[in-house]
Amino acid sequence: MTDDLMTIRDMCAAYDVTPRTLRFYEAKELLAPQRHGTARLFTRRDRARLTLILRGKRFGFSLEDIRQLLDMYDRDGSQQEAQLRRTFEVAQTRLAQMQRQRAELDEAIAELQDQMEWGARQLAAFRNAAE
Amino acid sequence: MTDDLMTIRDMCAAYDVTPRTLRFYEAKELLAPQRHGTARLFTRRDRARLTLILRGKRFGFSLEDIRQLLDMYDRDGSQQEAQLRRTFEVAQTRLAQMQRQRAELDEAIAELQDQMEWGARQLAAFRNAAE
DNA sequence: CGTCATGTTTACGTTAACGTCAACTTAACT
DNA sequence: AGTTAAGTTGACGTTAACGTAAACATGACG
Repeated sequence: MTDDLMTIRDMCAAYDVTPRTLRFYEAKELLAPQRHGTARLFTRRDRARLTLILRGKRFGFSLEDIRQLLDMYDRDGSQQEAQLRRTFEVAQTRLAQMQRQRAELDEAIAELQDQMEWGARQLAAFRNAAE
Repeated sequence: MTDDLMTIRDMCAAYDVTPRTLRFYEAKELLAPQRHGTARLFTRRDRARLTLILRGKRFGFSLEDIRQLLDMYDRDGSQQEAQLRRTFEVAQTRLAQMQRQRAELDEAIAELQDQMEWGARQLAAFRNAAE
């Protein structure tokens, strides 16, 4: 398996983030790039995690929320049972959260569409009034 | 129509927010409660808006994002054409955003469920190994 | 070998979204 | 009238999630 390492610049371009952000995520232990001397090299694992981080953020989860979820995606079998069990429970909670969020989002979309229909009619009325 | 006014305490209890939060939202012009002397009285309109504010936050929208959307829900016909048109465009943008978000959320849910299935199998293996 | 781009650490600054006082005012009881 | 209870306005503090700037290291290249 080719390790497919990326520099910090590559990462920034690929994910549209700043170097500061990547270093920040590393400090928060969300990422753990290899070091070549002092320079960072990001692995496939780091990239998978970054994808999840950015997605999580878009849904309003905090970095700390996300950090707890991330371990779930490390399917390297390196986890002990107790640890795996805790991770599993965190994931259950998060899944329920996301499903509620999904239902609410549907509702919000429907509501907004309804409002927009009304708005469209109002605009049509304006155009009419102007003959 | 009964105006159905609520004090700040009523609001806090009903929506599980602090007084500080409601005053903050007012300062940011997200809410505009009536004044009885110096005290605030929240109307049905304020409550509708607060519902949307809290929902928006759960989806990771900033208060400024939300502020722009809120006018869409004031269907009192008091808007001028140009203003209504701008509001409509904001809403279109937001709607697209929310639809993308829903697609992504579906994907994330599916992914997480997949991971959890794998996790469940791992846990089963542990239980097996313990005979 | 110099220099220049690209990286690093360290440290302080910033913005959003509130929390936490303190010092007052007002309304409502007793 | 006195005293709570509930509300108000500042003003400053806090946390998360980075931005920004300074000072230094290092590898590649002409």
